[in-house]
Amino acid sequence: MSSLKEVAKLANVSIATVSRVVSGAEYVSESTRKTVLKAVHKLDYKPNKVAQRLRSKSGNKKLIGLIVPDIQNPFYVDVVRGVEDMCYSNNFAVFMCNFAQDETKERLYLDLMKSEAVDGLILAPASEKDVEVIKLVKSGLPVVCVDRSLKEVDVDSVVVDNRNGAFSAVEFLINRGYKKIAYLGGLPNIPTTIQRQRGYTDALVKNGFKLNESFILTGDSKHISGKKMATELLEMDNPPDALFTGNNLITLGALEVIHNKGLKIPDDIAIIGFDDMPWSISLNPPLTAVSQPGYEIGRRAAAMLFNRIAEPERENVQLVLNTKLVIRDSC
Amino acid sequence: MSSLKEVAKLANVSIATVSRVVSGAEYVSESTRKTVLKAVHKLDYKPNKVAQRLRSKSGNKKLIGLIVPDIQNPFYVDVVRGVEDMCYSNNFAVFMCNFAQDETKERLYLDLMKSEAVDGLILAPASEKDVEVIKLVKSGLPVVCVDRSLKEVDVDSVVVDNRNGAFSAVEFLINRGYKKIAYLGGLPNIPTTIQRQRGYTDALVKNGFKLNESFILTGDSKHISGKKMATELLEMDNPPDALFTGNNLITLGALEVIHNKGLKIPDDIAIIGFDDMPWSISLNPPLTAVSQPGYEIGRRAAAMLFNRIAEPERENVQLVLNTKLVIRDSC
DNA sequence: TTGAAAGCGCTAACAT
DNA sequence: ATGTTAGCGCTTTCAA
Repeated sequence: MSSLKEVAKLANVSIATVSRVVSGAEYVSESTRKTVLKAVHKLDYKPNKVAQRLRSKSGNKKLIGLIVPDIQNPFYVDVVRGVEDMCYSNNFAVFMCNFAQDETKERLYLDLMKSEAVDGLILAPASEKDVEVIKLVKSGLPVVCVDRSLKEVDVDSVVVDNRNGAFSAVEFLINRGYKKIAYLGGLPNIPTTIQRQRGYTDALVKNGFKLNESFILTGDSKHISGKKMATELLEMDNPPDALFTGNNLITLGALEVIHNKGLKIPDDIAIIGFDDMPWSISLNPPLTAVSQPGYEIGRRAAAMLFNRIAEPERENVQLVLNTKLVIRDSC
Repeated sequence: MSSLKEVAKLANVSIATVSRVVSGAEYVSESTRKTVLKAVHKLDYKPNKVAQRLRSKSGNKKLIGLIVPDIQNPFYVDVVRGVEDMCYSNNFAVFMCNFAQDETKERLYLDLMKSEAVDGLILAPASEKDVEVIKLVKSGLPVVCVDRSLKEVDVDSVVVDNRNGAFSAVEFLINRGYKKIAYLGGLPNIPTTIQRQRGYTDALVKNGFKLNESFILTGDSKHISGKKMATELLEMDNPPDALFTGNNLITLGALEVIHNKGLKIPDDIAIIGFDDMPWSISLNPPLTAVSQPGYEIGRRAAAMLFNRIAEPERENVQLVLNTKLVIRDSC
């Protein structure tokens, strides 16, 4: 890789002049501009971003970090795409990491981001009181939380109304006449799991059901744990007649168990999922689901982050988007 | 963020000594080690990777780039996870970008990677004669191609036997008695599309079929294009009785069209897909598919890259993994 | 065993 | 309009 120095030598000017030409700024005579550009072209010169980043103060690096809890979850993929598109059109680069719901990895990537000197960070904290993230926020680094927010500290965030989304799903089940509704939650300590469970119990209580503790399960937000929970539930002496699954991957896991057992949906067992998927209509049967605007969450989060990078002292904002119940044939 | 300088001041030593302690190397007396470590801890010092990267020569940066064609495609997600896991256990960080099958974006990210000074790159070239990638390889940067390889240049690669995978899928269809088999391909200029089409025509020819050009379609490897191609095919006067879909997303798009039209699989129309998915069993009906070892591809590619970084002059290797036909109920 | 100092490639303040 | 130079945070010779 060629450097400023080489270009300068070839063009017979100082490195400062080359820098000026390349950065497009300042007063450079047309003739030197041309000479320099020719040299730039000839050497296929690309500014070394690493050096640029080392030099420039924070806020000018045009690089943000994105820490994703689980890239296998299509919901986060939507978020990622939203962030990416927004960054792309604003000339920001994205340094992305996937911690696969593993807190140790999350910590590692957090450190990495700090030492990569990003301008800001978009992430879904492992828990509401994620110490590391709280430290980061307090340190003054621009941070936007997505999907899950933080307690005890003021921070920008873009989340969804999980409690209401869950509430409407469970109430829908109740209205359809299901009597024994189970909740298959994700990781017990993350806000989304808790809020969705809240929606679940609220709907049940409001409709005069009494809660059955053995119908409330939590796992680890992944496919395999959806399988485990569904198996446990379905093999009870008095099994549920409907499943409310806490996310995408759990839904898919539960579906797999149901199909393997040769059970009929919704006659033998009904199911409604949190998170819609592009192929929900192609599932057997087409899945009724609570749809989250993942792409929009990503776009908004990125916009919010740019905003804070530009204006570090502005008030924090918490954006709550709505979910939508998409009715198909699984309950 | 604290720097070496601050730690040095606090510990009353030179920055060189701190650097030595932190990097774990060299002869440092036990007593100074302790003092320094205390200071490091107190200031929560983390080495600035940007500075490290600027300083250290290539091969020591412990950072690789990963350029993914389409993160919405679950196959690539598997590859990503394989790469990540391998990197994680070898203390490499991954700088990941998704170009969403957009060549302009690909070029941008390629430039970005170059200027980010990564130790090496894992990528799926946009085409077999992707000029930019070829330039990169020739420049000496360690590169491993996944999923698709390069023509006219020697490069490390991990791919799958697309032609045979497609061949066995189509032959399976033929053996089941289907007579009018269509191919719904991805982007026409990428190697996988071409090789899978080759498998398709080979199987047909070998079994005495004559090719029907109007049954061979290509699109852009995405969900929407699967819908478009399926619609076109299904609305013909003399439509196919079986669909061989060129990838994941195309399969899902085709499935959506079939279901929207109220057609029965496999009676009205059969379908077999390239790429299996974790939830294939939960589709309606459970999908018969050609399964690629995505995770393994990722792991192998990362291993291969580390290898080349360590030994830049070793011979190139082309690894071809096998696909597996997973038989379910869609044909 | 430790420190001083050069230099990675760049930007920006200052000088010309 | 252009050049000189300091310095971002680090590693690594060389010297002490």
